[in-house]
Formats: sequence, structure tokens, C-alpha cells
Amino acid sequence: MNYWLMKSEPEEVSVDDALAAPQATVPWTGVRNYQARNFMRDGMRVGDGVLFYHSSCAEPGVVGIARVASASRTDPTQFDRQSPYFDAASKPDAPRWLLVDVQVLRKLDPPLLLPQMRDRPELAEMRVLQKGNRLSITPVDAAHWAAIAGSLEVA
DNA sequence: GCCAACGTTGGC
DNA sequence: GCCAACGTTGGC
Repeated sequence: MNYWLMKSEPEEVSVDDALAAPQATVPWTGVRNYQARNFMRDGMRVGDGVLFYHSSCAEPGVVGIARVASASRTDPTQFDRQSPYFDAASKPDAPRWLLVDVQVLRKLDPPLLLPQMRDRPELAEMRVLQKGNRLSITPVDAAHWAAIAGSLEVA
């Protein structure tokens, strides 16, 4: 089993939005970066652990514990001209972008906010804390996962 | 709004 | 294939 951190802008899909969805599961649309796509395509398996992270907002941080709930599949928004994620260069017979379904298992209340993450030396090596990191999906070491989710029943 | 960092694009 | 210009991300 592998672990991942996945960023979402709460104004688009917050952890509460995900919890309100059927089966607390949302399709992770909008990934438009090849490295992040490849993590979904090549690295993720159903059941992998996910740290649900809010970014580009007032209080960035880990807000939920989730799991990968599907294999990777075509992200339909790439073919939707009305979508901000439309990609005219992607052809239906060779889709460029993928998504996975993500199921929230538990909301973190209170959340683990970014400044608190930076205060914990055992988390210092996390990719999301590195300078210049912009990847919306990053692998998480088992030790980091344990430090964040280990005391929770879902872990 | 600012700006550092990074990814992508496109001319050559 | 190089690399400058440009666009985006995301914290502050």
C-alpha cells in the first residue's frame, strides 16, 4: 500500500464537499500535469492512503484522510468545452488526462495546518513542504503517513 | 497583489 | 535540442 498527498482548492472541491457526495467519493478532475498524472496511472492502487490537502486558500493544510477508490480512468473534463480543464489538444481516442476517485474516510478536525506541519521536525522532508513544490499529487512516505494518520482508526 | 519557483511552449 | 518567454501555482 502506498500513500499520497492530493491538493484541492477548497473553493472548488473541499473536504466537506467530498463528504457530502455519494459514498463520500469524488472524481479527482483537473490534473493537468504529467508527473501528477503518472502517479495516478502508474503508482496508485485502490486502497492507497490519501492525505486530502487544501491549497490556495486562507488556511492551507491536511484536512482529511481518504483513500484511492478507483483505478485511473479518463478525465472527461478534458473534452468538455465548457470546462476550465478543457484541453483542445487531447483526442478522445488518445486521452491525455486521467483521474481517480477519492473517498474521504475521515475529516481532520482540527485540520493539520501548514504552519503546524512545518513545526514538526519529523515531517520536514515531506515533498509538500519543500521550497518550490507545486505538484498537486505527491507520494508520502509511510513514516510521514504514520505521523499524521497513524493515531486515527482509519490508518 | 506580490513574487519565487517551476512547467510548457515555440522560435531557431 | 536549446533556451527565452510566458503562464501557472501557491504561500504570504
